[in-house]
Amino acid sequence: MRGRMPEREAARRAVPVPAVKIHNAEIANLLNRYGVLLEMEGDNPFRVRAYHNAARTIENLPRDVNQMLAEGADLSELPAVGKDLAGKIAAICASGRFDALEKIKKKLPAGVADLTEIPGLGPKRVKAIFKTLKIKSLEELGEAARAGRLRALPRFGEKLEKSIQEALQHRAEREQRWRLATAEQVVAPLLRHLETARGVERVAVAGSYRRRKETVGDIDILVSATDGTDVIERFTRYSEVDAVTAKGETRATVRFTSGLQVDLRVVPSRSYGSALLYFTGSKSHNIALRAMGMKKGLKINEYGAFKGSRWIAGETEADVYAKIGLPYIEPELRENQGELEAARKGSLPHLVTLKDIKGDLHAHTDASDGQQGLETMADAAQARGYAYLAISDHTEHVGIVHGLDAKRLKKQMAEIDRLNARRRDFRLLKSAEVDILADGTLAADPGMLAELDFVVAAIHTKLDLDGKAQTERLIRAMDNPRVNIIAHPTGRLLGAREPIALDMKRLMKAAVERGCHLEVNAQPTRLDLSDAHCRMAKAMGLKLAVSTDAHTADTLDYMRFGIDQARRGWIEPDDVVNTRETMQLLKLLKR
DNA sequence: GCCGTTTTCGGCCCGACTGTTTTCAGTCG
Repeated sequence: MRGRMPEREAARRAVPVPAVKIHNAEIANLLNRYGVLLEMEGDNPFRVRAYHNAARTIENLPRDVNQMLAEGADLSELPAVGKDLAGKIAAICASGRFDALEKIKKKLPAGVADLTEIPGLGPKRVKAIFKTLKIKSLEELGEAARAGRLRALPRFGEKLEKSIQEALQHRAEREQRWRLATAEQVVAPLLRHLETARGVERVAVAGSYRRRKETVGDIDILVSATDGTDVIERFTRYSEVDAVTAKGETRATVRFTSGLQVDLRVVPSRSYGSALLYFTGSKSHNIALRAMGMKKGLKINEYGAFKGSRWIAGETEADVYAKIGLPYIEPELRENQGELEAARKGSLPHLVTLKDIKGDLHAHTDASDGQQGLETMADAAQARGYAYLAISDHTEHVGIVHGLDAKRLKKQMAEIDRLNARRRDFRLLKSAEVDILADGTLAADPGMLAELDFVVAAIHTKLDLDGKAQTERLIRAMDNPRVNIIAHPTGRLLGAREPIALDMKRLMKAAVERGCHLEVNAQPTRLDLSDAHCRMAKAMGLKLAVSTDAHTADTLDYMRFGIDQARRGWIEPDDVVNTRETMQLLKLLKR
């Protein structure tokens, strides 16, 4: 669960003006809690669902709700948000509190809603626990489970009580999200293990992994097989499995020793496409899709598209989309963020692919903090079919690496010339990653920069300036006509460091005005810009550089993670500067 | 509470699995 508004703090506030603005995730959390409490109250289940649906919309919104309101946007135009909830959300933003939730909390303490975070505990069981045992927090739940008091409740038993105890113990790791690249390392050998099971036809990973989200919470594996018994057996006996949480004839759930949860589903061949669609999600995309199907008199589920009881499609995802009258929608777009409408109108983007990339614009060598020399990096880039690779070692002033001074950079440029002379259809480009100082000036000799093909500039220090100062710092850097690309603009490290405070819209506008570009850094720990930022850039006509920031030859392969991210941001080949051939690229970068 | 190319009223996804039961309620995705 993400950053939650501390309840007590909200309640303590006397003045209805929030000291700190309330973020999308917190608004979603308030709506979700209210939904849970409503359900415990026995309210209309569809009303309950409406709150959860709206919460999901807000949580996945690429834009900040406060900003939308400030710009006069009508929230009721958002999916699953109607007039009533638009008003409630606006009130939450204005006051920092949700009055309806405060009211219901008098009957049901809000902490009770947290209990539903435990797998196996839904509103019904939590209500029973609260009403009978007066338990209203996870701590109290743990005590009761240890004391064996839960099993006395109707339809509670020893096993459920034990699983609650275990869930409480594993809570921390279960909430962890896994970087996509990390998940890939776990998934690849598992897929090989499953593929050899008897009766298996196809194996695929679905879920957010297939949608290429930057982090995934669990892994969903789909198998089509003539008989699921063997593959499920093999799955639950896999060496990394720590616990089997569910096991049936067509699905199983396990937890790996690493804490990663993996779900496996087995379907017959003719349902492979519909099941892949179903389990790839997002949930929100699926709900909207099924609603469109219903309007055409179709029922869509994981086994296919049905007219009455007659199966009419399901072998491929494209077949199912076609029955709803839609073209195929790429998994990266399936977030119910306008892709269904675009599909209906025939205006889906033609997403950039790895094949469109002609070169990499950010790489290091052992001259600074990379691990290999120019020639090895050039060979690796050429082996990947690239026309160019920009060498952008750090210049001096970055304390953590031994950056290049003017003399060493000059030497590197001469060596690049020598190497280029020996290569056909490939060129090493001369660049540098220059540090942007706190006042926005560059930590490099201007004469030195003039000799480069282009300059990458980035922030590495003073990450804690406020939003205004940070934005102006970057704009000031771009005022320097030598600067072409801002690398890893927000400086975030997934799961480790928050992005710097930044007015991204203002930054992007300034970049467009100056003929600068922002980077989508493909390092799996960065993926910076984010998908939402990519989409913002596209809307503003800002072209992006998708670069690996590789410090070794092997990690030039990280390009695909950058491409994944760009695709999630609706980016097309023309939106990416390094889809250009060498001469066009240099022309485009020229300011 | 949301939504509208069958509808401004009357719908709203539904199948699999578990645990606790002797036939199913609750939860999950």
